[in-house]
Amino acid sequence: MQKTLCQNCILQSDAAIKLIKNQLNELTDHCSRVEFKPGEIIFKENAISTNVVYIQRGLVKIHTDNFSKDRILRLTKAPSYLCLPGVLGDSINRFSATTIEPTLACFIDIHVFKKFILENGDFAYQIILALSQNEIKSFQVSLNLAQKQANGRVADALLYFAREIYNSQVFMLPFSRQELGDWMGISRESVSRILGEFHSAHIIYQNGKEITILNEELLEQISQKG
DNA sequence: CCATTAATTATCG
DNA sequence: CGATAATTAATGG
Repeated sequence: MQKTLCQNCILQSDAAIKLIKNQLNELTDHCSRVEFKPGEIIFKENAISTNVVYIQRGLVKIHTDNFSKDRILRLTKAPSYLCLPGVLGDSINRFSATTIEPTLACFIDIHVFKKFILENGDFAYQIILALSQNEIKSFQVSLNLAQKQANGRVADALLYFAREIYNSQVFMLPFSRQELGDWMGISRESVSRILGEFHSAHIIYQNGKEITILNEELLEQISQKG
């Protein structure tokens, strides 16, 4: 295991920055980091987890195939922590995590992590903050899915990639149409059809997985109207 | 309005 | 070239 690792990458995490020096050393001793290629599984649902996973760099999807179809619950962009709800509760992962871009992940021993929460209020506060934000986002996602129709959901997905992930009107979709459908809760055929319609209406330019947003304002309207 | 089915076409390895 | 993904059209809930 590499030493002095955690001190070096610490700036990326609001929570870890609150750790004091000897806690950082302890973190280094109980943490390993792993490179993932796109499409690799970080962990699977129903597995017992003894780690908290910290995503240092990359993009990950949280999904479940508990139902007959795969459902993508959310994407999470570095930096962020995974597994917290499971690991702090019954230690069983409720969901799977799979990378969709090259990802660097740190596996942190759960006992050390719990100790930090008990010892260090600033650290604990940062973790609670992150969990709270996640919960609010989950509510928003639920509401959107409940109220919007398919073209609104696809518009949402495109705006999400453009704004939250790539900060660009031009980007390569990291998803197949199937995955987009799994994410927004619609069929892959509908995704194809709606992207085709957006293309014809010159709202986007589409060439395979290459997407250019031509009329963000209109996309926004479609997203709002549902 | 959209899922499903089915048939066709494009793309990947 | 065979397998997989994407597109398109038709049908029905």
